[in-house]
Amino acid sequence: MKYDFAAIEPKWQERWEKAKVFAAADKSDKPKFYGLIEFPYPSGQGLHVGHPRPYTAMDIVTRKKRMDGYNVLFPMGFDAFGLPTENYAIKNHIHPAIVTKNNIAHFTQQLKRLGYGFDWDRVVDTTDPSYYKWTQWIFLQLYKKGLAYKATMPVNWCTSCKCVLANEEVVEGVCERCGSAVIRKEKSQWMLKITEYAQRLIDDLDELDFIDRVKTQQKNWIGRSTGAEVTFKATTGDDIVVFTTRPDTLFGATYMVLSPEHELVKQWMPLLKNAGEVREYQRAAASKSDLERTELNKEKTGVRLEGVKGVNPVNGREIPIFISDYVLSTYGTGAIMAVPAHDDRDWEFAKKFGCEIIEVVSGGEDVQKAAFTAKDETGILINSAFLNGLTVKDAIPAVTKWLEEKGIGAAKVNYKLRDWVFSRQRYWGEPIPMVYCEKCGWQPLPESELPLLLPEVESYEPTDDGESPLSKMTEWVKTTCPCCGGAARRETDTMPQWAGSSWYFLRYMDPHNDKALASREALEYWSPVDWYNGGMEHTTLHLLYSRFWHKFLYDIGVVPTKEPYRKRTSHGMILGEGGEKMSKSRGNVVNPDDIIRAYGADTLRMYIMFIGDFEKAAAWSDNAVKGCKRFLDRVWNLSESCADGEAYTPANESGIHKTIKKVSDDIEAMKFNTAIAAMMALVNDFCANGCTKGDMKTLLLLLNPFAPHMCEELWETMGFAAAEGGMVCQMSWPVYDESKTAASSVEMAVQVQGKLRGTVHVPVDSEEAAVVEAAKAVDKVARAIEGMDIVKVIHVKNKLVNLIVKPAK
RNA sequence: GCCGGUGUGAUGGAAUUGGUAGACGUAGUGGACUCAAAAUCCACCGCUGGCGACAGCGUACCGGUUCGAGUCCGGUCACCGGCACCA
Repeated sequence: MKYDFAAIEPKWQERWEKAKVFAAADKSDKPKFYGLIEFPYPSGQGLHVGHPRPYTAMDIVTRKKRMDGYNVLFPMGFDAFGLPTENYAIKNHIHPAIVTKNNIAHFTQQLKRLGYGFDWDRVVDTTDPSYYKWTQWIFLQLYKKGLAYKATMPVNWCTSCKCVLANEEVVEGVCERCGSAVIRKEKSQWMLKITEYAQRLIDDLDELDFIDRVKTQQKNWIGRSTGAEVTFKATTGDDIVVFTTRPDTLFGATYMVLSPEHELVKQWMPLLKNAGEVREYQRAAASKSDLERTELNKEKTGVRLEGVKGVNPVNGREIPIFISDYVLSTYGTGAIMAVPAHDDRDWEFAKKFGCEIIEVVSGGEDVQKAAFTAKDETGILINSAFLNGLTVKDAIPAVTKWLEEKGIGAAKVNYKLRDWVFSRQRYWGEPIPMVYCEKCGWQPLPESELPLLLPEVESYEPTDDGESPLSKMTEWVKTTCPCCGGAARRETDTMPQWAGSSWYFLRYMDPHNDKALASREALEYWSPVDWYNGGMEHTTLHLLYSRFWHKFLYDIGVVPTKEPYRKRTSHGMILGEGGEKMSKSRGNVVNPDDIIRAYGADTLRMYIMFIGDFEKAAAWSDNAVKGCKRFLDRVWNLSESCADGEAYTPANESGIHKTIKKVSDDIEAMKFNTAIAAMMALVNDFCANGCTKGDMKTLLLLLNPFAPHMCEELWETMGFAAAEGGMVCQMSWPVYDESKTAASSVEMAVQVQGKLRGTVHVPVDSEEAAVVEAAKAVDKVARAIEGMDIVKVIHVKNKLVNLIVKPAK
């Protein structure tokens, strides 16, 4: 019989679905395992070969877990709100809801063709009102706890998407989605106070089994720095609070810098002799794009405030105050004390504007030539009164204590993390359930009115005035105040795409619940996600956002765990043939449907796992796909030529035990490529030594998570299904006998003076003397030690023997 | 600039705690089968020298530790990723 994958694959997909073999049980005596992959955005292009990499990996893991006796939850869903769908809808005049429905149908069909063991009864769709009802509900809880607030501030504005962006969505000064310029726009926006959770988001990483680069990237992004806030006086009598990580250098502060947007600058404007110049600088700074502002090696600019001075609280010295855009209004207090002798940026600015440079930490080069910034124990404080003689390390707590006693400063921690800008001026998102009343201000919609449905509109084009398309829906916007019953209007911005994905993994636990986002029992049973695999690109977006939401839900008693995910791993990208990124314009996009048609889903699954190190990027190769198909063909042929008998072929036995061990360990470690290599090597042995049905039976169990369709078919045709009373995916994972993983004899390396001179075959665990005897009998060894005395022997059991010799006297 | 990572044949990549470098797969070469091709099967496949047995060299580069280094240590170079005027 031919390996007719085109007939076999749909047949088993249908049988699995009918028998619901992959359904997760709500209650079970088995231990639970929740494996999760990031749900896709159902784009119009359909599945891309990048998708199957993480999906197949987790499918293998969960299929093995089922065979290990776990009650497995392996769900799938669709993150369907978002700009591309909306843009497609605008272009083709189809409602986004219809586009979404069609795309989900297409994705579902493609995913089923790959044979994934998803529990299809638990599919979630973030655009379904019965789902986004709970997204809105969570927003209301955030609002009630003061973690959602509306603020007017300069925000990132994508000129092409005509929409605000979160900090996390701006990459190198441009929009991460479309690559267009991002400018600052003063807008009133809903914000989420993720900064309140900054410390816990860092601290709790310690307990998690996340790959290190995820942890460091999140820590990096949150950007914790410790220091002190110090209050300087201005000659006007106003307080100027600055943040510094180097309070030890306070005596070296020779000027101050405020951000151009600083409140005090506005206040002082009438006093300033150069107010015109100052206003001009503020205007110029405001109109700069993010790209211009962050440009490297940019020369420092700024304006001195004529008429106001600052006073250094440690020595009473009057020092000049500048405004400059190198001080950011959104970090710290928006004001700094400048210590040019010990900070590169301040040094550069001081040189340009002729400010005084006073050395207060000795141990570096001439501070007039370059700043000395070492923060370790090499520097000793000078010119600093009571701090003189201390190391930097000791001076920081000393001066902080002093500041606290004097009441002019205190220890302070700052984070680079900013609050999350949560409104989008677009149509295809969750409506924000808030109402504005002239009398009562912003009021939350009563929970009983959820979901607040997205209204049908004529046009969902974004507008240049920065208003959402929903704002044109006069009838929908007009409402009554939930508080006083008077006339009011609805919020017309929608939530960002990240909203729905911030809690979707909870919904899988109890997807049809209409009383709560999920029942307490389901949450208790399934939490946390045991293993979550996803892309590195989501580390500081989805992964951070969802940890934040989860911690909030934990705080209000909705979820039972502090953290949503116990373990996080990440896959590398699939590149086009030749190593370039796959893209339509390069014409190197591989469509999984084509591969399935030509070679079958099992071959695609094998190849995508064999392609290379799972964590690293890998280039597609059509030829290498064929290698995997050949392997499956050989297995198929073996099933027809193997001998009867349940017992292992003696020549294969130790190889089988070794392979069970290798494949079991490698799946757990996500080393799918070497697991497959081990099975290939075993099959090569079967071909060389011949094999029995018993040999094949174990191979099918091992191979099943990787190539499930073929294994089911052979399991049945070889009679195992009838004998064992079930499909191969319902069987137990094979066990190995450690004592049988070693063969009876081993090949050992023989070295002379550390140089390889030959090998010897000896019984396992041979004693040193026996090995040395055997080694001396090897021709090349004998020649190498001729006329020499063996002075030392290094013997590593079953591995090698190294003879150290010197000339005989 | 700061933080993290990587560097192995023509090629994707393997190599427990330092212990036979190149598993497994591609591509290539030779052969079998075939009228022929495809498919399949067998053999070879790091570099240099030699007809040969064999010898020497080899994991980015330089040095060190060790009986023994792809693996550990010090230095250099190259590439990739993250953060970046964050005080």
